[in-house]
Amino acid sequence: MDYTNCSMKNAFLLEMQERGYLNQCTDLDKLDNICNNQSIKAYIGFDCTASSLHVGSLLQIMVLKLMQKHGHQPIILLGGGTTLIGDPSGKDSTRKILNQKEIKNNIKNIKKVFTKILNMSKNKTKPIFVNNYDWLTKLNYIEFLRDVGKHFTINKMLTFDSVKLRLERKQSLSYMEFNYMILQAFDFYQLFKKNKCILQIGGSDQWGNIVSGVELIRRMLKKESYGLTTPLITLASGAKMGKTEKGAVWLNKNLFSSYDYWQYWRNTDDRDVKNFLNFFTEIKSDKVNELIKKEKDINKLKILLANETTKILHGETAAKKAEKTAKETFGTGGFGLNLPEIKIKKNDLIQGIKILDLLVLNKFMSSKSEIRRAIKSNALKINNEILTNENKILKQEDFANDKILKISFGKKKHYLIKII
RNA sequence: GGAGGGGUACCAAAGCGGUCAAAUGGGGCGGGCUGUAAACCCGUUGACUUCGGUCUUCGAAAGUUCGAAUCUUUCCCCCUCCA
Repeated sequence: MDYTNCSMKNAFLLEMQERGYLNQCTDLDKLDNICNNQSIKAYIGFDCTASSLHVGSLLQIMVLKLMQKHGHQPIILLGGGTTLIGDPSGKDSTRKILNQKEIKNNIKNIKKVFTKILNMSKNKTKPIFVNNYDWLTKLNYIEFLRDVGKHFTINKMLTFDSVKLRLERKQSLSYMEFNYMILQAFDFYQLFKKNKCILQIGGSDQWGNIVSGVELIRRMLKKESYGLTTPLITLASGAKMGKTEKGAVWLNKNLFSSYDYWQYWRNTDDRDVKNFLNFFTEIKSDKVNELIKKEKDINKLKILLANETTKILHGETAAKKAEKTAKETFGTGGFGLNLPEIKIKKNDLIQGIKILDLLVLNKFMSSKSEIRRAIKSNALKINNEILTNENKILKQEDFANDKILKISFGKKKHYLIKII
């Protein structure tokens, strides 16, 4: 649906629209009215299958942040209960089923990101964390079927994309997963009833699940609630954002450093810069337009993007540090101190240490063959000099006066080797 | 329950007794060009190696053979058709 020509009164929804966060809404006009007259509570559910969210979820989090800005209160549902089941939306196959302990641990770690990005100080807009484990696990099957299940028809459920696509592709869909949308609908019902949450937001693949919730609330409580989805972000290259299996861009610092995070944004495709500034920074939309128009050097905008996004997640200091490191590393060929480090003991150095061993041991690369290959293609550098000898033994004298060496693989991967 | 088809590396897909560590395409990584972008060109993409080789891998296990991804048996999983 196209909302670009809608005239909204409410500042929150207006900004949602300007930034391109709006995909579909169950009733935008009514929601607009409500938001204009009162602070609302809205919820977004997050999947807890991993110990961290990745950039794929960042848009949703930015939406929550925007809510806060406009005086609304976000509810964050960490789906301890639904993760036990697994959402079939957008998936070709049943995913690995986690046990409770793993999920609990994941929730703990995922929470950290929200406390960093969102405003935790204002009481009125402070995020509320809920876990559907608390209510879903208490359900009585027969009661649930009679009270909730009767409002769902299989006929309709079969028409939802999450189900339909699986069936069309002849991929099996377990009864367990089939129930997912009912549980999610019930979540909304629960939050509506207990927390006065009138709006559920989610990615466009959640539309079916969200609408089910709105309908369930209407049937069971005769009350109106709303659903809204954000668009699926597609990169200029056509790839999906953030989920590259190997190189997932995690939001938790221990899985993806602030420097790497900065670099991720710095390397944005030219064609995506404008969208990303709107999606992932707090720079006003008209300001973004102006910047895009006026700034001739797109790289400056990428740096701005990297700074802003890193600031939001890791804080201003980390952003500055990353920028400085990048400048030093790429600008002058020197080395920034924010680069990841490999530490070696002075004693080991006296005997000399094989570069091959050192790099594998420190996970700079995953195998010796890989390093050999890299050396053959001139990809490894020590202090900017191409390393040609794969049997190189690192010794004290290699360090000259400094206690530090820079080792580089390609143009973008740099580590410091430090003597301790 | 019956009949047939199939499971090959990150993914897709060829190979159907030796020349297979396994064609080809995509993806990844590196080099060149450049702007830490895109496009394009080139290389590389199981591990270890004293660079001679060695070891492990084609759903799992056992077998036939000098030799198996390829043939046989059993088992597991997926798909199609029938009931």
